[in-house]
Amino acid sequence: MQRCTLYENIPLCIFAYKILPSLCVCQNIRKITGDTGPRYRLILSDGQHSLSSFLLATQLNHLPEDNLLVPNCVCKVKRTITNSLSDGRIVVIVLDMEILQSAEETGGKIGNPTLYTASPMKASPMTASPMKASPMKFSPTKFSPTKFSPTKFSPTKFSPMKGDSTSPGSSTTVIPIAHLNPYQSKWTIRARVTNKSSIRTWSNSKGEGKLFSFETVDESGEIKITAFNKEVDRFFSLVEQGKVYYISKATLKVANKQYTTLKNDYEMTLHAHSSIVPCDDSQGVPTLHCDFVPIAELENRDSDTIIDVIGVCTTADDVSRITTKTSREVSKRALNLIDNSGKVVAVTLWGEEAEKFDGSGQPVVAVKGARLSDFGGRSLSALFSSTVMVNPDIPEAFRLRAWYDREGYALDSQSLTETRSAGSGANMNWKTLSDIKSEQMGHGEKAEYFTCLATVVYFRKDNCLYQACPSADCNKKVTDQQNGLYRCEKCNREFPNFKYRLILNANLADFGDNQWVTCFQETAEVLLGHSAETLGQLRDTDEAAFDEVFQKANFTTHIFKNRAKLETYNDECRVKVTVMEVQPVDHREYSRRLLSNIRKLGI
DNA sequence: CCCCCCCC
Repeated sequence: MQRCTLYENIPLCIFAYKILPSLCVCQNIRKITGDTGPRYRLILSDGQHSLSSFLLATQLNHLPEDNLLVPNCVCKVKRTITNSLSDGRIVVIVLDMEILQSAEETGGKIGNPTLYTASPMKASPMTASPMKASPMKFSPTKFSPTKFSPTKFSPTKFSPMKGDSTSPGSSTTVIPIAHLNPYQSKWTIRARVTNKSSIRTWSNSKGEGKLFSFETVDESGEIKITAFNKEVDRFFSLVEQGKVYYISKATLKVANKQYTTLKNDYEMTLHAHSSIVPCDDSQGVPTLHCDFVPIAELENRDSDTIIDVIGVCTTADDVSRITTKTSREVSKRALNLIDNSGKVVAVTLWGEEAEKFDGSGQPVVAVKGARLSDFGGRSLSALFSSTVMVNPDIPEAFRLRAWYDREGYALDSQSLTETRSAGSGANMNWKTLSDIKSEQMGHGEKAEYFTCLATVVYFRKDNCLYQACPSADCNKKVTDQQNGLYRCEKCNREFPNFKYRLILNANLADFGDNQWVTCFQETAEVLLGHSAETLGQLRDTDEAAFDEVFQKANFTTHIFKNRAKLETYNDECRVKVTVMEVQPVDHREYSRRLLSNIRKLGI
């Protein structure tokens, strides 16, 4: 019978030395009820030996609870931490594991492992590594080796951490942030503060207090750290944005992903014995890394994405207080940033950041993690998680300073953020055609104005032209006297001539509905691309050419600014929509509107 | 133990 060797054979005792990932069989699993909820104790086997010292980390409780981790399944143990108990026994906490084959697939007990008795902790790495054991063997019918292709591990790669002599006043090891977990106690991280909050207070049913938090980063990852009450007093002034610290003895808990964008399953809470010591040697600790998006490029990005931006602050609003929807008062201040793409964007700062901002001298401002919004076209808003830097010490800032002082200041720049004074951005009142009915637009006392993106699907060509009074301010229809004269009732005069004017009914459609609209002279001329006069002449002389104008204009897409008003006509009420303005749509506006509509519909 | 991301 063909036999296959799975992976490297790794005796279970080597878990103590973190030689991972490792394949094993779950031989048994038992639920333990503790004060903090259920825990699962595992007996794992490598096919030859079994060990009962495994405890599943609580974040993996779903594995047994979903019946994935069950006796006889094969799993890959990826990350563990070994704790020794006071009586000398050890507990190996499994922090990360993957189920490779279900119990059904393995079809029952694998191998005939014997209980491993020697304490793994008593074995030294030196004696453990040359330890030989026969390869783990399974019948190929029971186990498909193609399901995974384990990489050869190099023993040095997984060797235990070397102590760091630079850590202050203790023998604790400096470990990477990525290796932090709640199941170990003696550790120190060396990390840079990338974002520090101000002190906030809270008061709720559970009590009240104050807190501040900061985010830290090292070469392996990032983690959020929070200080409450007494720890606020101890650490608030010590912790400075951008500086590097040794941090140890804090409580790790599972991070609530709802409230953080940091890439870490855990977060840290400082307590009475926590220590934060400044580290003068910050070599190797990454500084805040930004991926600055050129301001002009923001037009092409989706709103609600988080981006980094840098620009010269040309102008800044005065700080103002606003009241939020939830009746909270908050300070805000908008800045205008320009970069060498020649475009300007508004960035709103909030709270203390808004109050303290000093825009004098047109500083370079960088914001890491600002949220792109479609307000006024495109604008940015700082979040609590954003980092605002004034004149940051980075090459991009120096380049921008030089560019602005040399030429940028003189630029006739264009803003992506349309303000109310500069344009009609705030008065656009974007709607879809189906909104006209569903929102009963125009049903109120006053006419309602709205903007939509729509395509002409039909022109009512007949009777779209009429002969109007030729006097300058009168557009009244004239009567052809059939004697070469045209009579205007309004002016009470007869003229030897008339002018053509347009009243064009068109049917507009968007993805959800269609709507009859009326275009008077100017808007109809824009839609058809010809003056009323030309169209009148064409109709009288070359009907085919006249038709072609409509053919060409049909199925064109524009931005329509409209007026909606309920009208009563022959006892019948209906909303009349008049086109006030027709604007061309470029592909950017087009896709922006489409995206907005899609979001609105929740597609 | 907080967890607010806002306004025109």
